[in-house]
Amino acid sequence: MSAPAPRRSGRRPGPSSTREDVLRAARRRFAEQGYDRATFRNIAADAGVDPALVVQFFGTKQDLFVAATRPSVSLAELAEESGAGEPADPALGLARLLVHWLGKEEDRYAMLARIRSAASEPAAAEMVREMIHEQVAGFTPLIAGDRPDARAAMVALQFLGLVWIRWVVPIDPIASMSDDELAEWLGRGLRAFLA
Amino acid sequence: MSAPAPRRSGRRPGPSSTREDVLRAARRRFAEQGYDRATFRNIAADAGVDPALVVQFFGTKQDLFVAATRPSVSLAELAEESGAGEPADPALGLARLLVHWLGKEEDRYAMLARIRSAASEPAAAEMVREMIHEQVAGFTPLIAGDRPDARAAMVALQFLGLVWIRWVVPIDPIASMSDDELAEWLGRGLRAFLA
DNA sequence: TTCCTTTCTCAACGCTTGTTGACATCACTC
DNA sequence: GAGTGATGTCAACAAGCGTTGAGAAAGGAA
Repeated sequence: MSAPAPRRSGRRPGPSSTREDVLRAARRRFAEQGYDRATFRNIAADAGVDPALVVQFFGTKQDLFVAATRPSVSLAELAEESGAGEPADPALGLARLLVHWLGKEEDRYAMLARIRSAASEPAAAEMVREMIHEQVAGFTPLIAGDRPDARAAMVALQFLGLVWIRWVVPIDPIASMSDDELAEWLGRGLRAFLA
Repeated sequence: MSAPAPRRSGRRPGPSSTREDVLRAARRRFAEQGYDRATFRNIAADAGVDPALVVQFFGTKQDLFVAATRPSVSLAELAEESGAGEPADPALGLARLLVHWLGKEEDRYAMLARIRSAASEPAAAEMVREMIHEQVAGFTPLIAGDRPDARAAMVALQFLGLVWIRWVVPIDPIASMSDDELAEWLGRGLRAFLA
């Protein structure tokens, strides 16, 4: 048989998709294991690359984390794209939007990575806080009424709880539910806080 | 000035509260930094003790985690103790119970430790799952109606979300709210899922 | 007092981590 | 085709980790 891929040093022939490969691997590791347990070494191994190359491309671990967990679209963009401006039932509309957002693998991994990592890495916690403020801010019209700040926080609470119970500590039947059914249940919870 | 506590080897004179000191320190570190960043070394330092002593007392890190994050009371016990059997508003009653539970520092730290650690340590995630099943099981009468399993999961969702938004990624105004006001808001969310 | 057990410190181990510096190979421009 | 920069590997580092083993000091029973 031929030599088992001697893996010489130096640049590989042909075009390279390494940057994207590394970002994908990093996003996945951060999402599944959190900041500390995702290491340069296992990320690089997933991408079929030397750890040092990851450092050269993206800098420190913090830098890599930021680059890998940047969401591809904002909630507002997704809302426009899917057309639903202000449906008859705003709670169900928002629920569907959130579920649809988390349905996209890349964005879900980015979210999961940030939320999981926020449990132990303060910088990630700050990113989650900012993200919640930004994303929720785009939906202030929905959250009118008394104490809009508290209502917004209760919406965020349900979003974080959803991510936990569907992916971090999967609990049935929510963990195995279809997106459509999940949106119904979430909408039922959100309805208490949307005017 | 006197010698700066030369810290000789061997047993210290007088009675010892070291076991409890170590458990308290461990619970706090696990709660504030999660499983990986709470180390034998910083826990031992907090307790004013050598890391090796912690190992000798409690065994492996997993063992220490289990010992330090054991809740002192169950929800059911707390419910009996606080007298509220089945109030007129079951959602508000459960909300008050949960908030009251998390109001006790020792139990809150135990919960926080488990939940934070569940983000990266699978064994802790399993503990959270079991705990939710056990504690929620005691309240099945409240969760009657159609799809009791999904309703129970939605209650768990709000509980996890609450812990996150009040202590892990503190978001105002919920993070700085009084227990009473918080219970009102949480009750409003739970009401959608209790018959 | 003597002896055993418990409590406690110290020094070290093997391992993994993030990060670095030297160097090899390829693509591309002039 | 020479030179330059992007891409890639390898070996090593200092630091921190969980854990171990040997031994020191105190408490308690005989």
